[in-house]
Amino acid sequence: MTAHTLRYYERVGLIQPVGRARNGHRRYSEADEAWLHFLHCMRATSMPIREMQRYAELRELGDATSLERRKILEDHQAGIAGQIVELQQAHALLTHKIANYKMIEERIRITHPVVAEPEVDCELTPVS
Amino acid sequence: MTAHTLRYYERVGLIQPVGRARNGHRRYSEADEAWLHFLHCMRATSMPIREMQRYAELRELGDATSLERRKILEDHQAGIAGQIVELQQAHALLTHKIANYKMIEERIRITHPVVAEPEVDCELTPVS
DNA sequence: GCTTGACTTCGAGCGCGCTTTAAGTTGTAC
DNA sequence: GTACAACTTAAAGCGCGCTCGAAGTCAAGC
Repeated sequence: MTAHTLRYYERVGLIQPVGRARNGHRRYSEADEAWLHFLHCMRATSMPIREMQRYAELRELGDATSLERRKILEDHQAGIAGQIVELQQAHALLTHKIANYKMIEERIRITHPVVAEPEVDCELTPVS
Repeated sequence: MTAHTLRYYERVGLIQPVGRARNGHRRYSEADEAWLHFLHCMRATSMPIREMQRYAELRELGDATSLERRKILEDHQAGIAGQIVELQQAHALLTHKIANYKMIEERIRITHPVVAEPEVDCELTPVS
């Protein structure tokens, strides 16, 4: 996560204005880091920024929004489950295709065998 | 997959110019459909268009490109495996967070119980 | 004959999520 | 004191993958 990305997340309201050192530089607390880690996980699993904004907004409002926030997470979790299935299917498909390529390569290897080059001076110069 | 997307894929070389009916309309053969299905699977698992273009290009060149094509697929499969792990981790994280929200909601339910409204005319009107 | 609708081409437009640029301030090392 | 690096701001730019719009052609149905 680059500094630029952190600025961006702050700009769009994914993170609240964070603490500053005396010189004005940002100082991220452990709580900030935990929240950023969570954001990172959600992004890495394709949650749209908009949805993360909505979640962050509710989070600011406190426990009363628990239900709605839970719903967001449950929906996203269901999405993740679907993604996993798709990925597993693609993985299986690729296993098949890769096996097929290996067969093709084997066929080529048999049809056009690599003839050994005459290796006249082979082993005449010992490795020191 | 919309018609627009099919045109786009043809434009960028992911599919070869496809057969046409007498009126000029495209007719997709079963082979076309199989290829499109494959493209769809790769896209659904985040293979970039560029890489699909490279693969399609090699495919046009025939069996001699088998090795390189296999490498592309193997790399992508490895990427998929990584994605699956990330998704599973996020799924687990969400399970925890969701459980936590349920606890919070339970706490609220106990602290602010919903007082039963007086239900005076309850059951006086039988359901027909 | 005329409308409707599904296709055709080509080019422009767009939403997302950053990413880069430019210009300015501050603290540290030599 | 002065170079340098690391931060600051605000705004503009960009790559990706579509997505849409405009204008035209064709075939079928009323």
